Amino acid sequence: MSDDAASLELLRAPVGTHDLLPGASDRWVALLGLFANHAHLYGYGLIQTPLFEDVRLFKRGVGTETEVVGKEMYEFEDRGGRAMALRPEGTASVVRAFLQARPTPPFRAWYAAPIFRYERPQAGRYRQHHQVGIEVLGISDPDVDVEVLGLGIDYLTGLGLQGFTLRLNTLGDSACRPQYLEELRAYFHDHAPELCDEHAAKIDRNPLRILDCKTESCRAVSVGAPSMLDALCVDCGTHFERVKEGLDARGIAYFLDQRLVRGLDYYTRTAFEVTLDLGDGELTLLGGGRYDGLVEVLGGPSTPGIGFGSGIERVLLACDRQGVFAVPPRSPLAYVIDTTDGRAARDLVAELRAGGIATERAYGNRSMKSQFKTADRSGARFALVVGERELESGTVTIRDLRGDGEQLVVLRAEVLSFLSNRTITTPEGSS
RNA sequence: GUGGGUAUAGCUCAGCUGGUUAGAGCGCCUGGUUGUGGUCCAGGAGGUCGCGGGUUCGAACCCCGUUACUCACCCCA
Repeated sequence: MSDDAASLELLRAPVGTHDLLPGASDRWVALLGLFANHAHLYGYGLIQTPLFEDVRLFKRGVGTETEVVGKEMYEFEDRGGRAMALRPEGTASVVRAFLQARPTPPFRAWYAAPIFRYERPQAGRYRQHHQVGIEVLGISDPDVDVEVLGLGIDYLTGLGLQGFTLRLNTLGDSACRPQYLEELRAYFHDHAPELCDEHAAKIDRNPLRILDCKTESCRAVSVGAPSMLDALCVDCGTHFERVKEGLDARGIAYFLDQRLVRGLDYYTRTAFEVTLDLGDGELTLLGGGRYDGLVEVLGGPSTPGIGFGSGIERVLLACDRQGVFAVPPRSPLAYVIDTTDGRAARDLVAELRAGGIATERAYGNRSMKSQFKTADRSGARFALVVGERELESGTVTIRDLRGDGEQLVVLRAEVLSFLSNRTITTPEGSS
């Protein structure tokens, strides 16, 4: 394996990663803008945390037993010998930043960030994917659960998505969950022979997982398993009731799913997912929940928290399937064609851009015909022609590329004002 | 980590039971129109047939390996 030109091999983006190219990225910009608007409506400010963190943050916060941290984390040692990891989820970093800066709670933040998990890629699943999400720290009031859910639903609805399902569950807290887990273990031990091989081994370590298993055998056993709802302590019970009431009041439909178990250890009480049935499978668009113990686990004062993350790639995949959230390509208003020596184009383009007119041009003395071709392909509304005749008369020929080729000659000095007026009076869109 | 499918031009693909100069559509460039795009016509550029090895007189095609892409499982966004 040499690196010289003789054996020059094209390098590709790493497995499970993708480039986001100009054009396709317009949709991302629009999506981020939409999410930012919703976040602002609900009182959230943008937070950015490092792409990588001390690996202990995730091991401690998310849990070593979890698939995400135990098997899928990108870990590396930096040049100073420190154990680091690319973030495999968004919440731990936000909590760490909160503890480092110590703002007065409540603390509300939204983010848009790349997430890294070392797993086999497939449709809607990548080694680097991107999530938008929010976190609220310092409020235990169940009404905030409803607000968090509301923001998530508003966002998805705002994109134009329809027919998704909000799955809701409660996982109890430190007062009632341990006892429930014991009951569950006891129950599964009694039915161990009926479970699938994989889960028979998991009874002690993570009995909740079994509730989520899709195999026939586990499913059958799960039906008769004790329910978390029956085991909730009084506080968790009233909290959950108030959350449901709030959702009803907001007119947000939900589906109680007692088998809903989140993959990260820190969740307490409210847990939720928004899924979309694609016909040939189900796609999780958004997931999250309450994590009232996480701040303490990371060494901070007892502070409740709740949040969600939503995968951008998946959400856009869902939009594709539903033929929704199509973002028209952005094109310039003007395209300058110069068949003289290019100086006129150079100066005109600069003037128009300074005047706020999106403008492109051709380079390198190509024929007028070919410059018109590129002008057309750029999607520009107007072609501005500067040739010998225009130079001599101090004019610019303006051709409407979107109509039937209407053309007029304006004074060079009036081009900017002509186009400025058109920006206001002409309806947008060029597709 | 496990299993399936695929790999031929910039893109989407064809290429019969192995047969010699590897094709189409779209895109790109040039010309038809020495000042005009979006339509039409003509021409042109562009390919180590993923990579390595094997079988054969002969391999894009068959066999083995390998890499990548892709889909599914696990898990998740």
